[in-house]
Amino acid sequence: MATIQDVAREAGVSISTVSYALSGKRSIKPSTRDRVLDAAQRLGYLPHASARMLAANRSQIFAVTAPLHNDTDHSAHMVFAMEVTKAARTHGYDTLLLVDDDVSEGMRRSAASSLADGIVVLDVDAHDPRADLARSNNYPTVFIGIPADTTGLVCVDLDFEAAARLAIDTLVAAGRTRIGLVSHPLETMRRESNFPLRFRDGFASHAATLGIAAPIAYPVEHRSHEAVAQLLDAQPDLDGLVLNTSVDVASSVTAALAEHGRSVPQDVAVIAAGVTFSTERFAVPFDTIPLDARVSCSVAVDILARIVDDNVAAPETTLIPPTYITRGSVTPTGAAVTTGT
Amino acid sequence: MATIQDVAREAGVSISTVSYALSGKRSIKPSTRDRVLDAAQRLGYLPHASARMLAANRSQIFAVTAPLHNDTDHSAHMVFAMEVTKAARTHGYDTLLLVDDDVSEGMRRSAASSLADGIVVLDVDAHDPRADLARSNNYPTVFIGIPADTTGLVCVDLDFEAAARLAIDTLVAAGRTRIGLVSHPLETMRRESNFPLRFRDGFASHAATLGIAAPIAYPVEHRSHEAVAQLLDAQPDLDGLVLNTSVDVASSVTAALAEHGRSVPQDVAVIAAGVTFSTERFAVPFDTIPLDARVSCSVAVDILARIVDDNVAAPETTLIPPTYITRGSVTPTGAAVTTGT
DNA sequence: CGCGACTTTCGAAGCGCTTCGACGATGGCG
DNA sequence: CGCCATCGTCGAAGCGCTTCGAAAGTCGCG
Repeated sequence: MATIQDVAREAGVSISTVSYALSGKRSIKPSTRDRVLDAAQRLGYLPHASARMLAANRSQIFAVTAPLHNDTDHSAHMVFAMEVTKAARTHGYDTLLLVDDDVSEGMRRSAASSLADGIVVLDVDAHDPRADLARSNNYPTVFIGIPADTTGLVCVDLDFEAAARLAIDTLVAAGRTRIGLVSHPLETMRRESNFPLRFRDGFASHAATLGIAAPIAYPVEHRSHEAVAQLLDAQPDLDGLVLNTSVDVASSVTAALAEHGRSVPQDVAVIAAGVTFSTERFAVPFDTIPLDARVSCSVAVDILARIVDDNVAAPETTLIPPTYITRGSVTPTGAAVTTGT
Repeated sequence: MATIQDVAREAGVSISTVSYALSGKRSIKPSTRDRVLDAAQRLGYLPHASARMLAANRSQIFAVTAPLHNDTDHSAHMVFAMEVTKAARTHGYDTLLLVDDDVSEGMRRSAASSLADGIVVLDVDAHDPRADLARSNNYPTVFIGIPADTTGLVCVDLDFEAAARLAIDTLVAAGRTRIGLVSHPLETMRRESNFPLRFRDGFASHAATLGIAAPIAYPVEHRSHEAVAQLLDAQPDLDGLVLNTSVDVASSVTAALAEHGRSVPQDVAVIAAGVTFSTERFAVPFDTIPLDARVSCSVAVDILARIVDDNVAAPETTLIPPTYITRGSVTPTGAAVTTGT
């Protein structure tokens, strides 16, 4: 590989001139600069990454940490990792994937060895050890997800409470007031994985505010059957259903409702909210309030890049307002069936 | 952050002694070594990554490159990226994610700047530009997937031809000889994404060898309905079905068959082969010949680590023999139904 | 008692780059 | 015509580490 030395020789200048010509940090006579650029081009020169890192004290690398719980869907997290990576590239950063079993280990390692200039934290628990770590080591860190105590942290996430409210309000506006929620497995809730809790609590409190009884079911082993039965038990005339759950559960909800003689959307209007998957390919696609990985990740990375590049203090918590995608699974009560079969 | 200087001072030795004590590349008197280790521990010393990289000419980083086609399932690839990352850690490597739109760009960049010591190539097309790149730059590279021309390349993958044969043989052994294949969308096949082709060709040729007529269907927009209808059209007394397709298609196959009055496994035995997803949560789980990301990735990373660490020449192509998981979707023809409902 | 062989540690060079201070050349102005 | 500011370039220091060669110390054996 060509070094800056080679370029300097080829262009007949000193290495500092090459450096400045390429970085633009000092003005270089245009004719000289062109000669340098030419030489670099000819030699296929690219600065040696480690040398540049060492001298500039910058790696141009962001790390991404994602723990590997057994009850979570890795592929969903990996989509976030990918979106972080894409966003990072637009800022000139590469992305290092940390998937250690011990969540904090990789974070500590990457910070202590200056491997990465900053870190994006995925799949945040309410009491995530990485929150304390971030507070104690003042290493540029952005959380995608919101731990219980956010003091001193920079967090980004969909506004799940608002999403829950939006789901309820939309159903209510369609005349659907007997609403149920299919949430996540209790196993997940118990780990206090943060957003299922926030969504559920937002759901419960908004329903309470509106004076609506709103039962909540926690599916077991990603099956919707019992969860739906449970909700119908609590609310026999259920006419609205909110899904903040896994793709396996959501994809089988229509069938589960059918077993009880209810159709979507005629009998029960359905909204999937705060979910990463698409319902487009479901037999009956659902209206969706998406948890859009691209949006969350690009906001998070923008913030991280600003912290690292511009050394600015960051906003504490950024909540991303929910958006609503209509797919026809919510119709006014008693509306005529317009969708052909 | 503590530097090697600090550790040297703290332990009362020179920095070279610290370096050797930590790396073990020269013998150090045990008492001295302990003092050094102690000091390092106390100071929470971790070598500065870039400095180590520069001096050792090794980054201890592997890159992973995955292109982003629109018709492929990102989350499936990301699982591979994750498995590569986990495997890499066991060899002391971290993993850099390259997801550039221009597939070759990241590869070129990471090679030219010595960012990574080697690279794992995912989602390989038959005529992948990265194959030529790898041939031309002799940068340690391992492909997970098999391009058309493998000369000079190191490739690892499931033996899809063998998987296809195993699927057919298993069905035949169960007395199922009127077999169909649901493959991938034509869009994918046209891009010559390599394994769908290899599976299909292995399927077709083995069926021909056995003298079995074996229709093949290519689903459109990830729906199984038409594909199943097509197969039943070509083979009205279909009694065996092989699925080498997407999760969306596979998960709706049972329903599609039911529409035609066929039940699984009584009327039609089903095997999912060469797939990354699990059918465990399907209404009727399918026997599976898995494409196990963990296996492929750990084999690939082992090879890459040996190339980089031990500087050994690598085997050209490693085909991983298929394994078979029984889930009850294949029963002998006319067998009594034993599975309770 | 002296010499060679080994053990243990140290000093210094150098990896390829960035960046600071400085130096010569150029030009405007009094 | 001479002085100072400005432009363009260069040399050298240094980032934190690895690694080579060699120095100092230790031991055994003739």
